[in-house]
Amino acid sequence: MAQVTEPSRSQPATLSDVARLAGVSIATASKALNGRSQVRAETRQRVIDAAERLSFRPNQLARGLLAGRTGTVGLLTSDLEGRFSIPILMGAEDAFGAGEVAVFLCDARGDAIREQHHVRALLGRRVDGLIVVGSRTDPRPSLGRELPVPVVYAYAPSEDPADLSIVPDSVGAGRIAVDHLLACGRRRIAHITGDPGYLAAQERAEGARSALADAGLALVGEPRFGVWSEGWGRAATAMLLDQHPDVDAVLCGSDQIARGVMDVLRERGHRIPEDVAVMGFDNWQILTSASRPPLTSVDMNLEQVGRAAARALFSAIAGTRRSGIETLPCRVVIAGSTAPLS
Amino acid sequence: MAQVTEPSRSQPATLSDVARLAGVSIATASKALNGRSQVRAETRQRVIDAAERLSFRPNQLARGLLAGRTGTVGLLTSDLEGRFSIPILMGAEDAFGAGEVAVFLCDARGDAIREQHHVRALLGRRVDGLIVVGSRTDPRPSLGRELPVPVVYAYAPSEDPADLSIVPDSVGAGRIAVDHLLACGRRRIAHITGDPGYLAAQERAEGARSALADAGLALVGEPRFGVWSEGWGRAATAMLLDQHPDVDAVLCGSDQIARGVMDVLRERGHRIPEDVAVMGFDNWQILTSASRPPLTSVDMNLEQVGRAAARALFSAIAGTRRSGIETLPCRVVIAGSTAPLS
DNA sequence: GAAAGATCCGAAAAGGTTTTCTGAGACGCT
DNA sequence: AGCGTCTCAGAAAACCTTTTCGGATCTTTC
Repeated sequence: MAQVTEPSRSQPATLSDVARLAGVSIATASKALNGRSQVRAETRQRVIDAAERLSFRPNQLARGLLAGRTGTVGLLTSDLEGRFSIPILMGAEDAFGAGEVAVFLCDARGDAIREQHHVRALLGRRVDGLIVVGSRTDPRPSLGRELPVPVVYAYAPSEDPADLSIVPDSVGAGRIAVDHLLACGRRRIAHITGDPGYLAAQERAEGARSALADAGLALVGEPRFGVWSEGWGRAATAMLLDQHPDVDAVLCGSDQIARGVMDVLRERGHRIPEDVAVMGFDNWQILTSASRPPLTSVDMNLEQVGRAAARALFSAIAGTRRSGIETLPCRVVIAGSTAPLS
Repeated sequence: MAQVTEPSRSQPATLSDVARLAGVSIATASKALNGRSQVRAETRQRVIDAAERLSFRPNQLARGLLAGRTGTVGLLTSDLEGRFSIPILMGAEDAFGAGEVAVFLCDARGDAIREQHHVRALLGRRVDGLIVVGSRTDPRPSLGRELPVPVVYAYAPSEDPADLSIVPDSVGAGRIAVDHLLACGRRRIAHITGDPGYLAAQERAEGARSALADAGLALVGEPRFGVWSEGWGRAATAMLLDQHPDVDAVLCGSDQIARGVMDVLRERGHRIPEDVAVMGFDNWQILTSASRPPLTSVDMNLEQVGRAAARALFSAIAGTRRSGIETLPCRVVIAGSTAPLS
């Protein structure tokens, strides 16, 4: 089916080609195309026409070599399949693409050796900066202070406070989730969440606890840590209902857990949201919209995290470096699984 | 929380720095580091030591400028959120990362203007080639034959048969799915699938039909086209059971549809897989493993598609261009939702 | 008519690397 | 001693663009 044909490529036009066609020197051609003022209008037009006819594109390599800045950045992810990396990556790509910056994508697959390899390769290509995207919010080792270009850590903060990290506000996320449930009139709120080894799980639980404390309340039972799966959501809900059949809201650590929770609630005859409100985390569209009813969830605004990281890297490249961990607020996306008690 | 500090960066070491420190000329330093033979062993070691002390990394811009090849490729996606782009992108990144090729990531967000813009920018950076990743298998407009670098289309083939495209074998996928169900002893097989405007939906249905025909059988009713959602899976299953209560297998156009199908089957008292076998498409781990029972699904081997595209681009850059549409086989990943009839 | 100023163009250097070519020693042979 | 050969080091060109500076031409003014 596929056929082999002769390769036929012509070299891209160079500035001296343009200059020759326009009958001017290379210097004049450059000035004409870059809008410099020392060119007569008529000459400039001739050069522009010539460039058009040759479909000339200035060689960014030569330009970068001369300018010392390449207009490229490295985007270092630890795992592309992780669904948290992708939105961040999109936000960053978006923020850069708007400017004239191109993005090198490197996936270290969670391997420190591979990461080091990629960093070296990127530095060899003289990127102007790096963004390191993690797959969970637990702090990760710094790339080091000796790098010749600025680095911004996104989602997973650096362990070194001298680095700049941009992360979602997990504690605040727990708070606003509970605030929403309280606003719905719920008072007997349980929390079923994932792996206690994840900082995000701990911080969200902490935020939830403190928001309840502010209202003079407490969780129904302790936070139930487990794993990030539907199966755990189902199992934990069964136990919860046995111990506290009067619960009127369940805050879940992820949308997947929430799905498991909803299944068991429904099977046991609890109506959602009339009897029990359910909230998820991550606002994973594919899960929230397919739920019955659609799931209220906390969105971490990961695209914004990516964009903020990109902007921070921009300023760092321009000379204004910041350091420390900067948090961005999350938001509650309300759907059918939560509603005021009637 | 975040603090502002003074920027402090030092220029990366250059080859002439190394040469000066080693007490040789630039030419000799270059030859020493690149393993060229015209250098005495003792001199070479002196240069290597000097390079090490300065942590010298050759400037790839300069190297690319000279060599005419930059060792970079552009990866042009149409939508990053699409879950099909990501595995392809991973495969490609993987295949390139193993060599010394760096990948520019560009997301056109399904916009032709933006795509054109990215192509021009990438050509300005003198990429050695392009991979265009689509979000569905329907043919898409070619970037054109006049590009100065080779292009490979992945997942979404180019409309121009002179281009090279790498796509999963959707017809074959339908065939192997049915073959698996037949091997399980199923004979009354229905097909509930998604948007009929998607070529993938048509081709899979076609493959399923032809595999059944080969066995002297036919689908139970016509393929039921709808949308790619759980809701449609539920609705279609209800209709199906009303018309054909004796169905013993449902082949679904996606894992999401399969989830909906399974929910209604279970609610209506059909055991899976004892009474009815269910198969999905895409092998989306998060859905297949969370199903009850886990879902048998057809995997499109998208990482392999990405890797194959990367390799094809490699050979094209080396001079061996192919053209036409090349298909890669899919595979059935068996789980609990299909089993032999007892 | 000459000096001064304005306007436009081109030569050349810089950026960092690789490669080719030339040259300088060292060594062996007659 | 003279010649050829071999090994190793360096000079210089090439890749492509931008910018600075000097020079050339033309216009204006006294």
